[in-house]
Amino acid sequence: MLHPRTKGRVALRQERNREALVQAGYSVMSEKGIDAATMQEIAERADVGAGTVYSYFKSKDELAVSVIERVMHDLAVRIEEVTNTFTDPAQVYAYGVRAVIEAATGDLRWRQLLNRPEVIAEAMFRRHGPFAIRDLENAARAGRFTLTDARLGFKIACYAIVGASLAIVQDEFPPAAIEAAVVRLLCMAGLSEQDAVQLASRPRPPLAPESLPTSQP
Amino acid sequence: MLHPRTKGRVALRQERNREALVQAGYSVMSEKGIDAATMQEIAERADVGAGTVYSYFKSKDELAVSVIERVMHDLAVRIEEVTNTFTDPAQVYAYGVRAVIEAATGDLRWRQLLNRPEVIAEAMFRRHGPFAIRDLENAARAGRFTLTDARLGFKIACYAIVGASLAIVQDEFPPAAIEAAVVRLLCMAGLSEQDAVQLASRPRPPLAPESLPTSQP
DNA sequence: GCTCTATCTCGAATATCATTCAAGTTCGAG
DNA sequence: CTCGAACTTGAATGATATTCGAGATAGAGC
Repeated sequence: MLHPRTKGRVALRQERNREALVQAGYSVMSEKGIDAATMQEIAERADVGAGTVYSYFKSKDELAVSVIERVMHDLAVRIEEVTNTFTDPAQVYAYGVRAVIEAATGDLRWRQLLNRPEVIAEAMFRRHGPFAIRDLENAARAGRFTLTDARLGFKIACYAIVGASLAIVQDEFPPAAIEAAVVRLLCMAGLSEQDAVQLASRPRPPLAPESLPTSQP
Repeated sequence: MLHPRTKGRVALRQERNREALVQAGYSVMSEKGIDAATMQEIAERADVGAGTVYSYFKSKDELAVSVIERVMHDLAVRIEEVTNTFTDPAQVYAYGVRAVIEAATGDLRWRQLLNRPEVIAEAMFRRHGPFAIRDLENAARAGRFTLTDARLGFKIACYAIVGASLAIVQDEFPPAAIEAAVVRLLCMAGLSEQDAVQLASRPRPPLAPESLPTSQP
């Protein structure tokens, strides 16, 4: 141990590889869709052998989950940055719901990922849950919302959000339906129609830009 | 045209084949799950060649959609049979929502199908939609519900129902959560918490038994 | 009743990947 | 510098959805 390195070359390379694989996975999957993405191409873009992927992820599905969790985590952090100055917990929740639907319907790269509703919804639940459930509970405590089981409420909301996003992306509803969907989700949390409409239409500060690197040009 | 048959032997065989394929698809898919079901086995159970399946369905996915639509249709009809004597449209909707979640979580065969949330939710929307949207609109007109876009509301509800069912099937929530989920969905339609709780806990007449034939014993 | 063709059915052959694994390579402790 | 453990590699494997040419069938016309 001449130079007391905290990490050896192996550990460093492994970190780089894992990161490169998640990036490459995002790149390919958001370009072609999760099913059409091949492990071969992902491995190539990450510049590792095809078999190496399997020392990092047990299966293609596990890689997809990691990719989507990364995207969700990034979004959750950006939402938290904006809303941590809000005082009304109901407004925090409303902002979050809307931000997710807008991200899912606005960004071409997200659309490809939507075709795994279960994966998306579960990743959303895991990554946004800690914040969203806290907000739901705070709002309930403050008498703004009436729901009693915030976890169940948010679980349902995650699937509902994916469903609404899919429907809008597939042009079954116009983008303007986003607001109506937010209203329904606020009602689900236990707000009156009137309060929900009012809350959903409030002006909102913008979200910071996506921080995940873009696929190559 | 000696015996004026409305349908020739070919047409009859085709009807039988299509039907047999949907039955066989249901049989295998509900036994092993949609992904693990092979076209080979489905073709065998339907007693047709493997390639023949493709003269009836463009792809495995299209077959899965037909299978699930069949199941949904059957359930929708049975729900309608019970609720067409109800007078409160909100109660009709509540009954339907609960019946679907109970079917999805109670029947082992349904569980295997849940792993295609998008397919399930879309089939639910198409088959139950005509009834459910009518009920939502009636209830809204009667001042029971406050939602303004029943189609959007039910689209969201379908995904929410699948999400809740999945969570219960996977033991993230106890079966008792069904009632709480129904309450949330009623709130989403625009009922107050109090009314929703009251409506969800009313005694319900039983559903007729499943009319799809069981897989072989 | 017989023939002929358009149509349907068959299942072996194909194509496509996810995943595995035997062989080679790299790291770093001693 | 040496050696083994751990990591990489990419060609081989296996599974299976889908295709396709050959063979069977129905039924219209004679």
